[in-house]
Amino acid sequence: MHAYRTHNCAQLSADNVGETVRLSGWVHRKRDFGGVLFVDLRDHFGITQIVADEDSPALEVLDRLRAESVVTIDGEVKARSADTVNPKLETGDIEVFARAITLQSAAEELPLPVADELDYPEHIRLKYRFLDLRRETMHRNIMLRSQVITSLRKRMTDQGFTEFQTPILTASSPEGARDFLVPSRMHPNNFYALPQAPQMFKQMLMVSGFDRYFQIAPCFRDEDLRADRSLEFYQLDFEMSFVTQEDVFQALEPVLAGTFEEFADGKTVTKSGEFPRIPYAEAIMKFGTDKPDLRNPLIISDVTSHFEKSGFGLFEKIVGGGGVVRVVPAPNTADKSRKFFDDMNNWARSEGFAGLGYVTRKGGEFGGPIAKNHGPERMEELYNELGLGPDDGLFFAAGKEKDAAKLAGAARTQVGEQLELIEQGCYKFCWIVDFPMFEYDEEAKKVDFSHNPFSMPQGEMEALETMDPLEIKAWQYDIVCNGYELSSGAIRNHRPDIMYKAFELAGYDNATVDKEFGGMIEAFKLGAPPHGGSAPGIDRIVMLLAGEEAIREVIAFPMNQKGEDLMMGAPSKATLAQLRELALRVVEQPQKPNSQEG
RNA sequence: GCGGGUGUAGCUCAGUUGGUUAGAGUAUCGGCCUGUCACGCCGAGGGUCGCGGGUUCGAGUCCCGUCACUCGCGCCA
Repeated sequence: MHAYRTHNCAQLSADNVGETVRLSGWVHRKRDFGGVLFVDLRDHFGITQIVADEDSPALEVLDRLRAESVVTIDGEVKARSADTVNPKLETGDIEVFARAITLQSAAEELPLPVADELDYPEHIRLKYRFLDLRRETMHRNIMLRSQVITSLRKRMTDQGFTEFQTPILTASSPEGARDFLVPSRMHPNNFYALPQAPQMFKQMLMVSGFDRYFQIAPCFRDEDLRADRSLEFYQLDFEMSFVTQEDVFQALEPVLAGTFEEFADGKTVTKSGEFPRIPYAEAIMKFGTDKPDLRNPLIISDVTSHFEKSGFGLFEKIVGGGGVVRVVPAPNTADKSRKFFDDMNNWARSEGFAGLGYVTRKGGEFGGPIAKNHGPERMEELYNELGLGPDDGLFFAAGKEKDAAKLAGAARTQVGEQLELIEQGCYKFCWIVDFPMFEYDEEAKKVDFSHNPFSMPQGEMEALETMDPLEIKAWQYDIVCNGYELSSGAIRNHRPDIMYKAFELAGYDNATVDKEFGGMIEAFKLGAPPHGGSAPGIDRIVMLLAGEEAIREVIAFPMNQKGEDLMMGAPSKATLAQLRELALRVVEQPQKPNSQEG
């Protein structure tokens, strides 16, 4: 007999009745009746009920064991009587009568209960992550992650992509985020950077002629964390040669749609080949963001022209000053109290906006200060143009175009949530396309790249030479699902002449470009295929599929919001010897006053 | 760097207009119980109410500061 088990804890059924078996696992729960004791024995696979009574020497041992102790049970499989069958348990038709027990590991009192699914504070969960991971939901999430990655990998391979590994210790790549630096012992005063993405390497693999690359790639960015953002994360990084933007879309859509369908658990998924393509400008206009949640049916409209002349002085003034007025409909809100509308305004203020105006409408009757001053006839006209009904309210976001769009976008989400308009049970994908190549940097008072300088401008050299830079679009695209940006991607600029020209428009001379990006330019001068790709975030994909709202819930050992690993105690101080070897000296930060644990 | 939320027993939480010795569930420890599956019943221990200061006859409660956790903004293409 195997030292630890003949079966796992999800395996035994009525077919095994009468067999002598050996099971190992954790004491999930105990139910002690004095003369008889039940133990739910749990392992990775499931739970099996163990029984011991006064005839069994195991009784006394089990009696004094705390939850989460690890034991090996020898016993025999018994059928449960009809009235004691547990239909909630996979193994609920049987139980194992314990004849002998081996204690493998006794557990002390737990800082975090395993046998329930309550919410516990983040720092407790992270400090005792190994306990947290034993819990059902977390265990399932991490398993899902593995299965999703396996599925993605297979789908990519099936499409002719080849998996590569690229360096972790590398030089800074041309991304916008702060790098993590790693000091070099052999080259004092020099540093490696951890990759923000394997951007340069995957492009070089295309220049090397490998045609289709992918990698489940770890990426590192030293920026502040969010619920959907960590210092380190994984991307399904891929790149393709001799492709147009459309080819990239057609390669990725079946991978994403297929993977989501496989794990959607009944939810509907946008069909491959049917992902809407929304130009960036249109997304900002209609959704107020470049990562729209298409489950929200509300659409923002521009009503600026209605307020060029208006009794509502504030908007007239904003429009006169070059601002815009955007509106978010609030359908069927005739029965909503004034509080509902005021709360929305308060919410907008709490988010740091100036305020959110509104018009109410009940049975065709307009209400609220904007409607009163603007006049019912003009409101009627506006409503007719927007196709709104007699019981629809309207929220107003006015100001400079960028600010108004942002407020309208936030309001669209808030109204959609408040009115419970967000469609549940679906994953809605879209591509955001036609990102602007350049934007005007208000601070620096100059034109600069708006996103990635290495994307190919639409219209290529001719566009750069003839168009207003701010009008030029890039072959650059994001893929968005339910309001989460899953990835950015682009058709890359593989032409040195176009690259120099693009940098020139952003105010960089050739010498600077050669100095900063000489390696890439050099490679492109020696025969580079047109190429492009993208890199959907694995953590966010799994988060969506697990129905979670933070990527920490789908990462086995995540950091807290301060970038600390509470289990391992990272980051931590280096020893003097380590520093000396690296030719480093630490500048002590001023001490904060002594703080107490919360 | 900034704004919001939270902080009371190991853990999850309640705690009224400021008023006696700060409670419950769970966990722990002890006792009882032979059919439970979130077992049940009886009992016990467990608290610097995050920390510091202030107002007050009196502060878990009000005020100021501070720390921790978290969500967001900035940042991150």
